[in-house]
Amino acid sequence: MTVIFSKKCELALQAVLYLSVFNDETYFTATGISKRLKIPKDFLAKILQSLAVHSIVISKKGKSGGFTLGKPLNEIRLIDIVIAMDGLEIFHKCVLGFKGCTVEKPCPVHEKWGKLRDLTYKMLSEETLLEIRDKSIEKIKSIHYINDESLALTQSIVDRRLN
Amino acid sequence: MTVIFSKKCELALQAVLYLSVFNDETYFTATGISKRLKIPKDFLAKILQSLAVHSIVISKKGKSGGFTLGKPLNEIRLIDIVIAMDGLEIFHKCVLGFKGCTVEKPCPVHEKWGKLRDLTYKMLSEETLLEIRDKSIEKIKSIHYINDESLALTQSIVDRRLN
DNA sequence: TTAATATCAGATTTATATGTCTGTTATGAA
DNA sequence: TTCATAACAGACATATAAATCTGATATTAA
Repeated sequence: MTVIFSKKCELALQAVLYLSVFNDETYFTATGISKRLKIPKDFLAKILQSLAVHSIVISKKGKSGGFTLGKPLNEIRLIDIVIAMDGLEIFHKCVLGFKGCTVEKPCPVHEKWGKLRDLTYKMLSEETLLEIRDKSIEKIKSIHYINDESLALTQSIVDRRLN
Repeated sequence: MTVIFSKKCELALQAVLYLSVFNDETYFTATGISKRLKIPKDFLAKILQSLAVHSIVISKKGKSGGFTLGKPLNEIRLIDIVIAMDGLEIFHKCVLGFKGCTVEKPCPVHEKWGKLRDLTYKMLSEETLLEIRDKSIEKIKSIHYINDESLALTQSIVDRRLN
């Protein structure tokens, strides 16, 4: 079980954070990203496609193709990825699952969860990829590549940029 | 999709809140509870069985059997139900899904989510069913029975207690 | 121009969560 | 004692999410 986001959303967030580390027009392949993040390649490919539809990333077909961020770092927030993948449901639904949970007919934790939910939204929306970039770099650096001859060159380029 | 808890957990919380409203040794049937809460009977039956295993409710077989709370109201907290149904995973796992998310290798929202996660835990554990009982009563009252001849008597008894 | 490469589109499979069904067992009321 | 009732146990079915596969299309380096 995931914490609050779907697996799809979690991996989308990871992939976008990965791209934010480089912040240039280089196109990174689904395969390369999946190896670095150690996540299923085909699943990630679908997710990146979906992110492309939402203009969060830009895709390029063919040789030397791949994915790159669709906007400047300061124009992408984590909440944008969450909304694209999971929608806004989790910010509207009752945490206890009651159907008609409103201010008039509140559940026993309506108010308390309301505050926590708003703080969660704030956490995801008050900063852009630019402000959290240093933290993203450190995190991505801490994830070691799966060793792979064919990616050796790419890896060295990536590592050089990361260090 | 649910907010943070599984459907099983949501329905368990609702059922326990329902029982907390009456706070006596009356045994309520799975069928009766499901009609009041408008949730699938057989699924709820399974959930109540599971709650019985965890001593959160007590079950009684046969005629005039059913389920009642296993402890006094002031000894049951919402977190007890959550742990019984979903475990503690959501309070330990990285909200972005990163595998090794620790203080040493934190994800970009590690600290912020840590605070929100702790506040969520606090919300579920600092009060017992006794303290939230008034709110529970109001909420259960706001849910109308599915009309059913065979439950008319039971319903009137319940409503009398609720009013 | 050709070959290699990478996304794209959609179908398919697998895993997990959710929900249902059936026969059995225990209980209490008539 | 008999009968109706309700939980119980485990199998079964369905829905959704997660993951994989295949052929088509676009791109570019050689």
